[in-house]
Amino acid sequence: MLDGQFQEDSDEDGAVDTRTDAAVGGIAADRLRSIIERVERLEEERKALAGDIKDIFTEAKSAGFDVKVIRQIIRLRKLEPSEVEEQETLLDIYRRALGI
Amino acid sequence: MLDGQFQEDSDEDGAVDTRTDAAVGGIAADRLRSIIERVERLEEERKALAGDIKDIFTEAKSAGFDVKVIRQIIRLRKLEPSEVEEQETLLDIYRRALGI
Amino acid sequence: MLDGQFQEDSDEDGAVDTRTDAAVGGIAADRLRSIIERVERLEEERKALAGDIKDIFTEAKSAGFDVKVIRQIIRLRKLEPSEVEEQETLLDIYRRALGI
Amino acid sequence: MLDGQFQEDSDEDGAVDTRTDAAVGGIAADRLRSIIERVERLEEERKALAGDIKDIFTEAKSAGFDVKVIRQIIRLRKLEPSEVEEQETLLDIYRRALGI
DNA sequence: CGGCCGTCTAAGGATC
DNA sequence: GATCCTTAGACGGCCG
Repeated sequence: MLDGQFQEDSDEDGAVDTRTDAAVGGIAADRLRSIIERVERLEEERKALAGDIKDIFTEAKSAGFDVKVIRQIIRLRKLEPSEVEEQETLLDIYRRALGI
Repeated sequence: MLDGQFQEDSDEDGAVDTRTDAAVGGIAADRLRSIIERVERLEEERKALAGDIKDIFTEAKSAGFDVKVIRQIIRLRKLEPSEVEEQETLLDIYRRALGI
Repeated sequence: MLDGQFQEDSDEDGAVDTRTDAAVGGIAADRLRSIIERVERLEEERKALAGDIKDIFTEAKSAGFDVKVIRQIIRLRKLEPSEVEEQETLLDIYRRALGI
Repeated sequence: MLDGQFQEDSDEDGAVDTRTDAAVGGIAADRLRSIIERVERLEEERKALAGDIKDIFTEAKSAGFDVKVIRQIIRLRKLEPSEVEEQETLLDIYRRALGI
Protein backbone atom coordinates (compact mmCIF):
# COMPACT_ATOMS: atom_id res chain seq x y z
CA MET A 1 0.00 0.00 0.00
CA LEU A 2 2.38 2.63 -1.16
CA ASP A 3 -0.23 5.02 -2.32
CA GLY A 4 -2.04 7.26 0.10
CA GLN A 5 -5.32 5.98 -1.12
CA PHE A 6 -7.68 7.97 1.03
CA GLN A 7 -5.62 10.80 2.30
CA GLU A 8 -7.06 14.11 1.36
CA ASP A 9 -4.20 15.01 -0.93
CA SER A 10 -4.82 12.13 -3.25
CA ASP A 11 -6.24 12.19 -6.73
CA GLU A 12 -8.82 14.83 -6.25
CA ASP A 13 -8.54 15.86 -9.86
CA GLY A 14 -10.34 12.79 -11.07
CA ALA A 15 -7.23 11.03 -12.25
CA VAL A 16 -8.11 7.90 -10.33
CA ASP A 17 -6.19 5.16 -11.99
CA THR A 18 -7.32 1.60 -12.32
CA ARG A 19 -5.26 0.34 -9.45
CA THR A 20 -6.85 2.71 -7.01
CA ASP A 21 -10.14 2.43 -8.77
CA ALA A 22 -10.29 -1.31 -8.34
CA ALA A 23 -9.32 -0.83 -4.76
CA VAL A 24 -12.33 1.27 -3.93
CA GLY A 25 -14.72 -1.50 -4.88
CA GLY A 26 -12.36 -4.27 -3.87
CA ILE A 27 -9.46 -4.89 -1.55
CA ALA A 28 -9.14 -1.42 -0.04
CA ALA A 29 -12.85 -1.27 0.71
CA ASP A 30 -12.56 -4.67 2.35
CA ARG A 31 -9.58 -3.50 4.27
CA LEU A 32 -11.50 -0.45 5.42
CA ARG A 33 -14.44 -2.56 6.46
CA SER A 34 -12.14 -4.90 8.34
CA ILE A 35 -10.53 -2.03 10.20
CA ILE A 36 -13.84 -0.53 11.19
CA GLU A 37 -15.30 -3.81 12.33
CA ARG A 38 -12.29 -4.76 14.38
CA VAL A 39 -12.32 -1.40 16.12
CA GLU A 40 -16.02 -1.67 16.78
CA ARG A 41 -15.54 -5.13 18.22
CA LEU A 42 -12.82 -3.95 20.57
CA GLU A 43 -14.95 -1.02 21.65
CA GLU A 44 -17.71 -3.45 22.47
CA GLU A 45 -15.34 -5.33 24.72
CA ARG A 46 -14.24 -2.13 26.36
CA LYS A 47 -17.81 -1.26 27.04
CA ALA A 48 -18.44 -4.69 28.51
CA LEU A 49 -15.51 -4.25 30.87
CA ALA A 50 -16.85 -0.88 31.95
CA GLY A 51 -20.07 -2.65 32.83
CA ASP A 52 -18.19 -5.22 34.86
CA ILE A 53 -16.43 -2.47 36.78
CA LYS A 54 -19.71 -0.80 37.46
CA ASP A 55 -21.08 -4.05 38.79
CA ILE A 56 -18.22 -4.37 41.22
CA PHE A 57 -18.86 -0.89 42.56
CA THR A 58 -22.51 -1.75 42.98
CA GLU A 59 -21.49 -4.82 44.93
CA ALA A 60 -19.09 -2.72 47.01
CA LYS A 61 -21.82 -0.28 47.79
CA SER A 62 -24.24 -2.91 48.97
CA ALA A 63 -21.46 -4.37 51.10
CA GLY A 64 -21.44 -1.02 52.85
CA PHE A 65 -18.33 0.53 51.36
CA ASP A 66 -18.10 4.13 50.32
CA VAL A 67 -17.59 3.92 46.57
CA LYS A 68 -16.21 7.39 46.23
CA VAL A 69 -13.45 6.68 48.71
CA ILE A 70 -12.61 3.42 46.98
CA ARG A 71 -12.25 5.32 43.73
CA GLN A 72 -9.93 7.70 45.50
CA ILE A 73 -7.76 4.85 46.71
CA ILE A 74 -7.53 3.34 43.26
CA ARG A 75 -6.55 6.72 41.90
CA LEU A 76 -3.87 7.15 44.54
CA ARG A 77 -2.45 3.68 43.91
CA LYS A 78 -1.99 4.69 40.30
CA LEU A 79 0.03 7.79 41.14
CA GLU A 80 3.66 8.08 42.01
CA PRO A 81 4.03 8.86 45.71
CA SER A 82 6.15 11.85 44.73
CA GLU A 83 3.31 13.20 42.61
CA VAL A 84 0.92 13.06 45.50
CA GLU A 85 3.33 14.80 47.81
CA GLU A 86 4.10 17.45 45.23
CA GLN A 87 0.46 18.35 44.78
CA GLU A 88 -0.03 18.56 48.51
CA THR A 89 3.01 20.76 48.91
CA LEU A 90 1.77 23.16 46.28
CA LEU A 91 -1.65 23.20 47.87
CA ASP A 92 -0.04 24.05 51.16
CA ILE A 93 1.94 26.89 49.66
CA TYR A 94 -1.14 28.39 48.08
CA ARG A 95 -3.08 28.08 51.30
CA ARG A 96 -0.34 29.83 53.18
CA ALA A 97 -0.18 32.51 50.51
CA LEU A 98 -3.89 33.04 51.06
CA GLY A 99 -3.45 32.98 54.81
CA ILE A 100 -5.93 30.12 55.17
CA MET B 1 -16.57 4.23 64.82
CA LEU B 2 -16.76 0.54 65.30
CA ASP B 3 -17.48 -0.17 61.72
CA GLY B 4 -15.27 2.12 59.74
CA GLN B 5 -16.07 0.10 56.68
CA PHE B 6 -19.57 1.38 56.57
CA GLN B 7 -20.96 4.60 55.31
CA GLU B 8 -23.00 6.77 57.61
CA ASP B 9 -26.24 5.13 56.62
CA SER B 10 -25.12 1.66 57.59
CA ASP B 11 -26.68 -0.44 60.31
CA GLU B 12 -29.67 -1.46 58.30
CA ASP B 13 -30.02 -4.48 60.50
CA GLY B 14 -27.97 -3.44 63.46
CA ALA B 15 -25.85 -6.54 63.09
CA VAL B 16 -22.57 -4.72 63.30
CA ASP B 17 -20.85 -7.02 65.69
CA THR B 18 -17.50 -8.41 66.66
CA ARG B 19 -17.22 -10.28 63.43
CA THR B 20 -17.44 -7.08 61.48
CA ASP B 21 -15.44 -5.29 64.10
CA ALA B 22 -12.56 -7.68 63.68
CA ALA B 23 -12.99 -7.08 60.00
CA VAL B 24 -10.62 -4.18 59.60
CA GLY B 25 -7.75 -6.62 59.78
CA GLY B 26 -9.80 -9.53 58.46
CA ILE B 27 -12.73 -10.31 56.20
CA ALA B 28 -13.86 -6.82 55.36
CA ALA B 29 -10.29 -5.86 54.59
CA ASP B 30 -10.06 -8.86 52.33
CA ARG B 31 -13.30 -7.91 50.72
CA LEU B 32 -12.06 -4.39 50.15
CA ARG B 33 -8.79 -5.63 48.75
CA SER B 34 -10.65 -7.99 46.46
CA ILE B 35 -12.86 -5.22 45.15
CA ILE B 36 -9.96 -2.92 44.47
CA GLU B 37 -7.86 -5.56 42.79
CA ARG B 38 -10.66 -6.75 40.57
CA VAL B 39 -11.37 -3.20 39.45
CA GLU B 40 -7.71 -2.59 38.80
CA ARG B 41 -7.49 -5.78 36.79
CA LEU B 42 -10.44 -4.81 34.64
CA GLU B 43 -9.00 -1.38 34.11
CA GLU B 44 -5.82 -3.01 32.92
CA GLU B 45 -7.80 -4.97 30.38
CA ARG B 46 -9.58 -1.86 29.27
CA LYS B 47 -6.28 -0.15 28.81
CA ALA B 48 -4.97 -3.08 26.81
CA LEU B 49 -7.96 -2.92 24.50
CA ALA B 50 -7.38 0.78 24.03
CA GLY B 51 -3.86 -0.11 22.97
CA ASP B 52 -5.17 -2.66 20.48
CA ILE B 53 -7.50 -0.09 19.00
CA LYS B 54 -4.66 2.33 18.70
CA ASP B 55 -2.61 -0.30 16.91
CA ILE B 56 -5.35 -0.82 14.37
CA PHE B 57 -5.45 2.89 13.67
CA THR B 58 -1.70 2.92 13.27
CA GLU B 59 -2.02 0.07 10.80
CA ALA B 60 -4.82 1.90 9.01
CA LYS B 61 -2.72 5.00 8.76
CA SER B 62 0.23 3.21 7.24
CA ALA B 63 -2.15 1.55 4.81
CA GLY B 64 -2.96 5.04 3.64
CA PHE B 65 -6.32 5.57 5.26
CA ASP B 66 -7.33 8.80 6.89
CA VAL B 67 -7.68 7.86 10.53
CA LYS B 68 -9.75 10.87 11.43
CA VAL B 69 -12.31 10.00 8.80
CA ILE B 70 -12.48 6.42 10.01
CA ARG B 71 -13.10 7.64 13.53
CA GLN B 72 -15.91 9.79 12.25
CA ILE B 73 -17.47 6.93 10.38
CA ILE B 74 -17.40 4.76 13.48
CA ARG B 75 -18.89 7.53 15.53
CA LEU B 76 -21.68 8.05 13.04
CA ARG B 77 -22.44 4.35 12.78
CA LYS B 78 -22.93 4.48 16.52
CA LEU B 79 -25.08 7.59 16.45
CA GLU B 80 -27.50 6.84 13.69
CA PRO B 81 -30.00 4.67 15.55
CA SER B 82 -30.34 7.24 18.29
CA GLU B 83 -30.87 9.96 15.73
CA VAL B 84 -33.75 8.14 14.22
CA GLU B 85 -35.28 7.77 17.63
CA GLU B 86 -34.57 11.42 18.32
CA GLN B 87 -36.49 12.48 15.28
CA GLU B 88 -39.45 10.49 16.46
CA THR B 89 -39.19 11.99 19.88
CA LEU B 90 -39.13 15.44 18.35
CA LEU B 91 -42.24 14.75 16.36
CA ASP B 92 -43.96 13.46 19.43
CA ILE B 93 -43.02 16.46 21.49
CA TYR B 94 -44.34 18.90 19.01
CA ARG B 95 -47.55 16.98 18.67
CA ARG B 96 -47.99 17.01 22.40
CA ALA B 97 -46.97 20.65 22.64
CA LEU B 98 -49.68 21.46 20.15
CA GLY B 99 -52.18 19.42 22.09
CA ILE B 100 -52.91 17.08 19.21
CA MET C 1 -54.38 29.17 34.22
CA LEU C 2 -56.62 26.74 35.89
CA ASP C 3 -56.44 24.17 33.21
CA GLY C 4 -53.53 21.81 32.93
CA GLN C 5 -53.18 22.74 29.36
CA PHE C 6 -50.26 20.58 28.38
CA GLN C 7 -49.97 18.02 31.08
CA GLU C 8 -50.18 14.54 29.73
CA ASP C 9 -53.44 13.77 31.46
CA SER C 10 -55.32 16.51 29.69
CA ASP C 11 -57.85 16.27 26.95
CA GLU C 12 -56.43 13.34 25.15
CA ASP C 13 -59.84 12.31 24.04
CA GLY C 14 -60.07 15.06 21.51
CA ALA C 15 -62.48 17.15 23.54
CA VAL C 16 -60.38 20.24 23.17
CA ASP C 17 -62.76 23.07 23.75
CA THR C 18 -62.59 26.48 22.18
CA ARG C 19 -60.98 28.12 25.16
CA THR C 20 -58.05 25.77 25.12
CA ASP C 21 -58.12 25.64 21.39
CA ALA C 22 -57.65 29.35 21.07
CA ALA C 23 -54.87 29.14 23.57
CA VAL C 24 -52.79 26.82 21.43
CA GLY C 25 -52.59 29.34 18.66
CA GLY C 26 -52.70 32.33 20.98
CA ILE C 27 -51.81 33.25 24.52
CA ALA C 28 -50.60 29.84 25.73
CA ALA C 29 -48.40 29.44 22.68
CA ASP C 30 -47.00 32.89 23.34
CA ARG C 31 -46.48 32.00 26.93
CA LEU C 32 -44.67 28.86 25.92
CA ARG C 33 -42.51 30.75 23.51
CA SER C 34 -41.71 33.31 26.16
CA ILE C 35 -40.68 30.63 28.63
CA ILE C 36 -38.44 28.90 26.16
CA GLU C 37 -36.78 32.08 25.02
CA ARG C 38 -36.14 33.33 28.52
CA VAL C 39 -34.56 30.04 29.49
CA GLU C 40 -32.43 30.04 26.38
CA ARG C 41 -31.29 33.56 27.10
CA LEU C 42 -30.27 32.66 30.63
CA GLU C 43 -28.43 29.62 29.39
CA GLU C 44 -26.54 31.87 27.02
CA GLU C 45 -25.47 33.98 29.95
CA ARG C 46 -24.42 30.94 31.87
CA LYS C 47 -22.32 29.85 28.96
CA ALA C 48 -20.73 33.28 28.75
CA LEU C 49 -19.80 33.13 32.42
CA ALA C 50 -18.25 29.72 31.91
CA GLY C 51 -16.13 31.30 29.22
CA ASP C 52 -15.07 34.08 31.55
CA ILE C 53 -14.04 31.56 34.17
CA LYS C 54 -12.05 29.67 31.63
CA ASP C 55 -10.29 32.87 30.66
CA ILE C 56 -9.28 33.52 34.23
CA PHE C 57 -7.79 30.06 34.50
CA THR C 58 -5.89 30.64 31.29
CA GLU C 59 -4.56 33.86 32.75
CA ALA C 60 -3.66 32.07 35.98
CA LYS C 61 -1.80 29.44 34.05
CA SER C 62 0.28 31.92 32.10
CA ALA C 63 1.04 33.70 35.38
CA GLY C 64 2.64 30.44 36.46
CA PHE C 65 0.00 29.08 38.76
CA ASP C 66 -1.05 25.47 38.86
CA VAL C 67 -4.66 25.56 37.74
CA LYS C 68 -5.52 22.18 39.14
CA VAL C 69 -4.41 23.19 42.61
CA ILE C 70 -6.37 26.42 42.37
CA ARG C 71 -9.46 24.43 41.53
CA GLN C 72 -8.78 22.28 44.55
CA ILE C 73 -8.61 25.33 46.78
CA ILE C 74 -11.86 26.68 45.44
CA ARG C 75 -13.47 23.34 46.02
CA LEU C 76 -12.20 23.18 49.58
CA ARG C 77 -13.41 26.69 50.34
CA LYS C 78 -16.86 25.55 49.30
CA LEU C 79 -16.93 22.53 51.58
CA GLU C 80 -17.74 22.30 55.22
CA PRO C 81 -14.58 21.54 57.17
CA SER C 82 -16.32 18.57 58.74
CA GLU C 83 -17.00 17.12 55.31
CA VAL C 84 -13.36 17.26 54.37
CA GLU C 85 -12.29 15.63 57.59
CA GLU C 86 -14.89 12.91 57.26
CA GLN C 87 -13.71 11.88 53.81
CA GLU C 88 -10.12 11.88 54.95
CA THR C 89 -10.96 9.75 57.96
CA LEU C 90 -12.69 7.16 55.84
CA LEU C 91 -9.81 7.18 53.39
CA ASP C 92 -7.46 6.59 56.27
CA ILE C 93 -9.47 3.69 57.54
CA TYR C 94 -9.50 2.00 54.17
CA ARG C 95 -5.80 2.56 53.74
CA ARG C 96 -5.14 0.99 57.09
CA ALA C 97 -7.42 -1.91 56.23
CA LEU C 98 -5.32 -2.44 53.13
CA GLY C 99 -2.12 -2.04 55.08
CA ILE C 100 -0.95 0.79 52.88
CA MET D 1 11.40 26.15 46.40
CA LEU D 2 12.00 29.81 46.08
CA ASP D 3 9.03 30.33 43.87
CA GLY D 4 6.28 28.23 45.27
CA GLN D 5 3.87 30.03 43.07
CA PHE D 6 5.22 28.41 39.99
CA GLN D 7 4.71 25.03 38.50
CA GLU D 8 7.70 22.84 37.85
CA ASP D 9 8.19 24.28 34.38
CA SER D 10 8.68 27.79 35.61
CA ASP D 11 11.84 29.81 35.22
CA GLU D 12 11.17 30.71 31.65
CA ASP D 13 13.40 33.71 32.04
CA GLY D 14 15.30 32.78 35.13
CA ALA D 15 14.14 35.98 36.77
CA VAL D 16 12.93 34.29 39.89
CA ASP D 17 14.29 36.76 42.35
CA THR D 18 13.57 38.55 45.55
CA ARG D 19 10.60 40.30 44.04
CA THR D 20 8.93 37.03 43.33
CA ASP D 21 10.26 35.59 46.51
CA ALA D 22 8.61 38.30 48.54
CA ALA D 23 5.54 37.51 46.57
CA VAL D 24 4.18 34.74 48.74
CA GLY D 25 3.11 37.37 51.22
CA GLY D 26 2.76 40.08 48.59
CA ILE D 27 1.97 40.53 44.92
CA ALA D 28 1.72 36.91 43.85
CA ALA D 29 -0.46 36.17 46.84
CA ASP D 30 -2.64 39.09 45.86
CA ARG D 31 -2.74 37.84 42.33
CA LEU D 32 -3.74 34.39 43.51
CA ARG D 33 -6.38 35.81 45.78
CA SER D 34 -7.71 37.92 42.95
CA ILE D 35 -7.96 34.94 40.64
CA ILE D 36 -9.76 32.84 43.19
CA GLU D 37 -12.19 35.54 44.17
CA ARG D 38 -13.04 36.41 40.61
CA VAL D 39 -13.73 32.79 39.83
CA GLU D 40 -15.85 32.42 42.92
CA ARG D 41 -17.77 35.53 42.01
CA LEU D 42 -18.49 34.25 38.53
CA GLU D 43 -19.56 30.91 39.92
CA GLU D 44 -21.97 32.75 42.17
CA GLU D 45 -23.47 34.43 39.16
CA ARG D 46 -23.73 31.13 37.38
CA LYS D 47 -25.53 29.69 40.35
CA ALA D 48 -27.88 32.65 40.42
CA LEU D 49 -28.73 32.14 36.77
CA ALA D 50 -29.41 28.50 37.44
CA GLY D 51 -31.83 29.65 40.10
CA ASP D 52 -33.55 31.98 37.66
CA ILE D 53 -33.95 29.18 35.17
CA LYS D 54 -35.40 26.98 37.85
CA ASP D 55 -37.87 29.73 38.72
CA ILE D 56 -39.03 29.95 35.15
CA PHE D 57 -39.69 26.24 35.09
CA THR D 58 -41.61 26.52 38.32
CA GLU D 59 -43.69 29.25 36.76
CA ALA D 60 -44.17 27.14 33.65
CA LYS D 61 -45.32 24.22 35.72
CA SER D 62 -47.89 26.23 37.60
CA ALA D 63 -49.09 27.61 34.27
CA GLY D 64 -49.87 24.03 33.38
CA PHE D 65 -47.00 23.26 31.05
CA ASP D 66 -45.14 20.01 31.08
CA VAL D 67 -41.67 21.01 32.20
CA LYS D 68 -40.01 17.89 30.92
CA VAL D 69 -41.34 18.47 27.45
CA ILE D 70 -40.15 22.06 27.51
CA ARG D 71 -36.70 20.89 28.49
CA GLN D 72 -36.71 18.50 25.59
CA ILE D 73 -37.77 21.16 23.16
CA ILE D 74 -34.97 23.42 24.32
CA ARG D 75 -32.50 20.60 24.01
CA LEU D 76 -33.63 19.83 20.50
CA ARG D 77 -33.54 23.45 19.42
CA LYS D 78 -29.93 23.41 20.51
CA LEU D 79 -29.17 20.20 18.65
CA GLU D 80 -30.73 20.83 15.31
CA PRO D 81 -28.11 23.05 13.70
CA SER D 82 -25.39 20.58 14.55
CA GLU D 83 -27.45 17.76 13.13
CA VAL D 84 -27.78 19.49 9.84
CA GLU D 85 -24.06 20.02 9.77
CA GLU D 86 -23.55 16.44 10.83
CA GLN D 87 -25.51 15.16 7.89
CA GLU D 88 -23.37 17.16 5.54
CA THR D 89 -20.25 15.91 7.22
CA LEU D 90 -21.48 12.38 6.84
CA LEU D 91 -22.14 12.87 3.16
CA ASP D 92 -18.69 14.28 2.76
CA ILE D 93 -17.06 11.44 4.59
CA TYR D 94 -18.67 8.80 2.52
CA ARG D 95 -17.81 10.61 -0.66
CA ARG D 96 -14.23 10.81 0.44
CA ALA D 97 -14.20 7.23 1.62
CA LEU D 98 -15.36 6.22 -1.84
CA GLY D 99 -12.71 8.40 -3.43
CA ILE D 100 -15.22 10.47 -5.38
C1' DC E 1 3.57 22.04 23.91
C1' DG E 2 -1.15 23.85 23.29
C1' DG E 3 -5.56 22.70 21.84
C1' DC E 4 -8.90 19.01 21.03
C1' DC E 5 -11.32 14.91 22.12
C1' DG E 6 -12.99 11.35 24.81
C1' DT E 7 -13.61 9.49 29.22
C1' DC E 8 -14.77 9.72 33.93
C1' DT E 9 -16.76 11.88 38.02
C1' DA E 10 -20.23 14.42 40.50
C1' DA E 11 -24.69 16.77 40.82
C1' DG E 12 -29.55 17.33 39.72
C1' DG E 13 -33.82 15.61 38.05
C1' DA E 14 -37.06 11.99 37.02
C1' DT E 15 -39.11 7.89 38.36
C1' DC E 16 -41.04 4.38 41.31
C1' DG F 1 -37.50 8.76 50.11
C1' DA F 2 -34.20 6.08 47.47
C1' DT F 3 -32.38 4.83 43.18
C1' DC F 4 -31.45 5.39 38.57
C1' DC F 5 -30.29 8.21 34.75
C1' DT F 6 -29.09 12.09 32.46
C1' DT F 7 -26.19 16.01 32.15
C1' DA F 8 -22.45 19.31 33.06
C1' DG F 9 -17.77 19.82 34.53
C1' DA F 10 -13.12 18.12 35.22
C1' DC F 11 -9.35 15.40 33.88
C1' DG F 12 -5.98 12.99 31.08
C1' DG F 13 -4.31 11.32 26.61
C1' DC F 14 -3.71 12.20 21.66
C1' DC F 15 -2.76 14.88 17.67
C1' DG F 16 -1.15 18.51 15.11
